[in-house]
Order: sequence, then C-alpha cells, then structure tokens
Amino acid sequence: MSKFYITTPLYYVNDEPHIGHAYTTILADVISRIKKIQKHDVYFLTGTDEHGQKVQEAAEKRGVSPKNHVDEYVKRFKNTWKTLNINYDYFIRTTDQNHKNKVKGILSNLYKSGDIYFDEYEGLYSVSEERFITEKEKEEGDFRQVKKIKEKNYFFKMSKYKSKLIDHIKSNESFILPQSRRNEILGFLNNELNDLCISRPKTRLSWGIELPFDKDYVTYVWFDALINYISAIGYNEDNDRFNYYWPADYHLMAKDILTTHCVYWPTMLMSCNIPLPKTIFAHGWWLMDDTKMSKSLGNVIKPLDLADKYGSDALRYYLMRNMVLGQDASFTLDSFEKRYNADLANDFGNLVNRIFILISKNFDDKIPNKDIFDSFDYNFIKKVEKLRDKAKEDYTNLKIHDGIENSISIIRLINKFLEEKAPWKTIKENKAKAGTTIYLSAEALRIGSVLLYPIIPEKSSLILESMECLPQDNTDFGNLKEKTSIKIIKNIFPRIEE
RNA sequence: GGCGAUGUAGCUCAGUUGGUUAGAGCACCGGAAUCAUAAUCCGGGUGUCCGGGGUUCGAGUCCCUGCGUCGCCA
Repeated sequence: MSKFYITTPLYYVNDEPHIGHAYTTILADVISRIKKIQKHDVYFLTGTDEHGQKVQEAAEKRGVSPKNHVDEYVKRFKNTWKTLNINYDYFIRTTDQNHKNKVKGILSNLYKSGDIYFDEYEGLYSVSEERFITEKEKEEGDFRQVKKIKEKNYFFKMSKYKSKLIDHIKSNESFILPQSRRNEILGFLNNELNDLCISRPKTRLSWGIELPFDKDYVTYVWFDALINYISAIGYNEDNDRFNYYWPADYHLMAKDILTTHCVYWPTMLMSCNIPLPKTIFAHGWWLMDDTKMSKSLGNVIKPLDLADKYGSDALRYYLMRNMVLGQDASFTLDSFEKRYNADLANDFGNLVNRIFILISKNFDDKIPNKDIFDSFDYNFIKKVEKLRDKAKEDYTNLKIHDGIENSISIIRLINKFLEEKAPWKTIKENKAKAGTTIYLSAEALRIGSVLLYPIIPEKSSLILESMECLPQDNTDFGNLKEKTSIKIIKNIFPRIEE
C-alpha cells in the first residue's frame, strides 16, 4: 500500500460551477477511486479560491461582507460535488485560518531569504483579470477594464529559478503531461522570465491575505491559492504527514492554467526548498458548439441539470468516455443521449435486467451453481479476462476512455454469450447447463461492474451489492458465490426517449 | 512571422519498431430471436488513410513540399 496524493485546482468561489469544473473534479474522483480500490492510501484534495477583487466587488454589490459572501457561495461547489458523487478527502478554502497562517509563514520566510523584494512598476492593469498585462494583450482585446497604473509592489524572484526549472523539466519526462504541454512550457521558458508581482495595495483591494511584513498590502490570489496544495497536508505543522503525502502524485487542471502550475508553483516550491510535484497534468476543454466554454459567452451547460435529470453516473460516464484525455472534446446533448442509450441503457442496463430476471424466474432468486464448462464457456472466460486486463492497463496509463470502452466490451460480450447459449431454451432440457451459462454471465457482469465502478460508482455499487459483492473485490473469475440470494433491481438506466 | 501538433468510413476515434484483402463503437439498411428497457444477436463498407512528389521489393506508417484545422510564443 503506497500513498497517492491527487489535487484539482481551487475553483474561484465566485464562479458558478460549470462543466469545466465538473470535468476536472470527476476526473480526479475517478482516478482516486481507481487507486482506492487498488488499496492505495489516497488523499484527494479540492476546494475553493476565495480572495480577490471579484469576490470583494460581488460582496459589495450584494451588501454583505466578503466572508459572508464566500460562506454562502462555497455551498454551490460543495453541493455540486455532492450531487456528482465526488468522494474527496478534504475541501480546502483559502479563507481557512490554517491556510492563511501557512501563506503568511511562507511569505515571511521568502522575505527574509531575500526572494521577495519591493519595487515600483508601471504598466497596464486589467481590473477584470486582476493582473498587469502587456501592450499586445491589450490589443488582442481579451481583457476588460484596462487602465495604466504605476504603483509600488512586492515581487517574487521567479527569474532566479528559471534555469533550475528548465533542467527539472528536461530531466523529468512526466513532470508535465501531455508531452505537447511540456514542449509549450519549455518554449515559454525560452523567453525572458519576469519576476512575479505577488502583492496588491489595500487601497485597491482589501480582500486578501495581508502581507506579514507590510500591512498596506494583501497577497496576490495565485500566490495565495497555489500554496493550498501544501497547506492542506500539514506543511510546517505536521511534518510526518506532510512528508508522507508530499510530493503530490498528480496536480490536475485544464490547459488554461498550465503556466501558473508549471512555472509559478514550481519556482515557489524551489524558493521554499520543497521537492516538486511528480506530475502536472493538463486536460483539454469541453467545447460548446465549437466555441470555448466560457461564462462570458453565456453558453454554459450546468452539470447539475443533466445529473439531476439522468443521474450523476450518466453525466460522469459521458464526460469520461467522450473526452480523450489531453485533447479537447465537444459537448452536445445529442452525443450525450446517444452515448447514454447505446452504452448504459441498451447494453448495460438491459443486460442487468436479462440476467436478474433469468435468475429470478428460474433459480429462485439465487445465483445458480456452475456445472461443467464447454469450449464456448472457456472461450468466453478467456475473452473477458483479456478485456479486463486491457481495461486495467488503460486505467493505469490514464487512458480512461479506452478503459471504459474495454469494460463496456465485456458487457457486450455477455449479451453475445447469452444469445449463443440461449439459457431460456436449454433450461427446458438441461437446467445445470443453463445455470452454468447464467452463473458465468453474472460473474462477468460482476467483473464489468467492478471495472466501471470508478466511473459510475452509484449504479455499479447497486449491482454489486445486490449480488453481495464489493467494488474492492478482485476481478478473477469464480469470485461470485453460488447460491447467493440476489436482490432484483430493474431499469437502472432507463432509456432516454425522444 | 517562429515553434509544435493534427488531418484515417456519415460521426467519434484505434492503427505498435514500414509487411498479408486498413479496424472499432455509434448511425444507417436487411434478417433472426423473444430471457430482456422495441432492448439483444447475425449480416452488410468501391474509406483517392488531405493533395503532390520521393525513399523502398513494399508507406496510413519514413523524407520533402503544398493545403486545411488547432495550440503555444511573437
């Protein structure tokens, strides 16, 4: 049993939870469930980023204090994760006192060590994005509320660690994944790397963590938020725990926050003399009608809507199956319905009915005994085992969509097997033979359900429990106990009709 | 403009170090069956593997070039 530490980014609490948040979080949940049933000691962290200008403004608009505002808004994320069956181990908020203390501690240390300095900077500032931008960026017009600002601020000596970072990326193949993102970051680091402005004057923004060495400033949100990955597991507090979980095995995120995680964060860690995370993984975007999903374009599909309507498993399955990890994918209601009906309703749900009703009608609600296997049976077992092994390998290599396809192929194979053996016919003259067929079908269904459990935990658990099995059980043939009384479940994935 | 991806069946994608008639799922058409959610099963593909050159006994796979799409940087 080894530890496995996986994180999502901290979502900006002012945002309404959307499919992008949902995807990253479901992915983290799926990976952590895969590791958990493999008996790893998993720590899955998510949370919210709660400081910054937009929160301050939104609170003012609503006439409440920023703290009251975030206390209320954080519930939207927590509720969404509950609905989507997200089994995180800890939910961190950047307004947690413990986290704030850690950030202050780190700031003090870096100030003392000389990696943070005071300087004057003049440039274009985007209020909406809360950061200084370049002339070029202004011309591209992606930034709103741009003004010229000249102010004194504190800077982090990011540039100091540039060559050390490049060396690390070059000597660690899987530090940044996929490969294409790794190349991008190396390209980015080919250019001059500026120091990072890590403060905001309180005159402009008061809702943040006050700098321990200057009460006129608060901490820049990214510097604050990134530290969550170590503050959550007891950095500078519980060293045994911290050293056990750190370095993180995976930082998951969408590709748009790659730079903060691959440049800001590692250099911050270097400055603190903390080892770097093992893998930073950037996935793609869900495209809505070929346009990047964005709240400013107002084309957000709320994950809750589909999860409420068809169950969280249906949404989880679709998101995991239809995105090739690392690439972009397009979200359409049509593709959702097709995927759901074809795989979950027609293949999987219907098969569960077939098997359970066969058992119920002919074997008194008990798993039948297995008798002598014929060559068809041996062949069937061999094929199921092959698909099972491929699915497991896919999961290990983070080829989630392939793992799902191989798992659902087991379900398809059972349908074929039943058709071939037709136990509803053979039962008339040879009950033992029909029983063997049904036993093998039920056993393969169990194996398929175990493999799909990380993706569709709710329905999969339901099937397994009804056969007195568990997701943690091994996937060897013969694990299912004969004569087990089953609880009949019907229509676990009802078809979506026009 | 620089660097890098990518372009395979109507759709989404597989195609290992170049090697037999290029595959899967979905969709579509025909048939079988009736244990089951009108679900299932079987059968059905003349796809200029983006175009053009080249290397090779042999190229979807390697090289050059053109076009399309996309990403990062400028």
